Amino acid sequence: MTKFILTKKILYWYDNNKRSLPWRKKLSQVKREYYTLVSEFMLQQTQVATVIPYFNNFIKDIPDIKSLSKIKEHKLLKYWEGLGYYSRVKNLKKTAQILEKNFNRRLPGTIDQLKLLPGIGDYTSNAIMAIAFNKPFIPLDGNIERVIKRLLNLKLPKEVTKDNLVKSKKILGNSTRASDYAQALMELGSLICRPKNPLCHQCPLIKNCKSFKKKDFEIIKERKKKIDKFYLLEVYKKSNKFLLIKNTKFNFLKNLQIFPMKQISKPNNLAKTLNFKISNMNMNVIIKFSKLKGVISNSSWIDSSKLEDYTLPTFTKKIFNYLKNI
DNA sequence: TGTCCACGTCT
DNA sequence: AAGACGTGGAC
Repeated sequence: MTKFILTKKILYWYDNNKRSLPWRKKLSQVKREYYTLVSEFMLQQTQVATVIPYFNNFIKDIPDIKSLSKIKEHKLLKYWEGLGYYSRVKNLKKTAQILEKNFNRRLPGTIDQLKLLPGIGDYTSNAIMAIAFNKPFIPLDGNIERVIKRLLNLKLPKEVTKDNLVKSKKILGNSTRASDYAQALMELGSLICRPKNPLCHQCPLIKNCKSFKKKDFEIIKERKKKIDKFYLLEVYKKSNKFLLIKNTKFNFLKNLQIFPMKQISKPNNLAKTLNFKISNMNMNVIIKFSKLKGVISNSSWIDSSKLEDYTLPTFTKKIFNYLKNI
């Protein structure tokens, strides 16, 4: 059987090549569920190398669902500082509170129940079923999608859907080692079947790969349009303290500390702008030093020599860094 | 130095 | 259901 052979090849490759990751340690079932939950939330839209130190730090101080469900929001945010997509951590806590209250501090064991939890969508629910519960599910993340596309020489952005993932499963097969198998497929996509310069000569599926046969590894991506926006950012300084406000105005970096700013139209002069990226937005920021008159609501003075004491998004830290160097 | 790419969920 | 949401790394 073809599927048996592919599955076997993939697992054999994984057994000999898998990375040692903190959430892949041998654990009790309770811890396995918790580690899977936290790591999968962190891994949403975020690469493994970035997640590792955050995961270790998080688990060290917040070791279980109970402590996560109880931790104060501002304290929790500190463990996410710099990871981005901050709504993830808010959803993670909400989920922990639901698990604490209604599920006896365990993860529910069905896809449908998992998907009802905040922050758990199609990918994460399937990942949890496979990784935490060893059930024969295959999460469709960017890595696995790419492996399937290359294997079948598909190109179009949405050519691998949930429906034909079922067909792909006939090709990929499955395993009683469902947890290892899901991770093996992702690992293969990440380490070997890379977006650029895939390492085909090291790939266990080289003889089964239609893309390799055709020498054609192209995958057509959806283009996200880039948006250019301009902002006037005001710096208020009092000795070594700077005024920041809680951001309730803009949709990005919601409720986090930013310098006061407003959106402006594209300046027609050649004002010096700094460039930042938030999501698919290209932010052009003009810095203006201002004198404070009156009161600015939701503001606080931040000591620039004690930035570690605050939870600040990378955008704000980059502004501080810029100010330090002028 | 700027541009592109990687990476899921929610509304 | 198209667009919003962050950051880091490669070139």
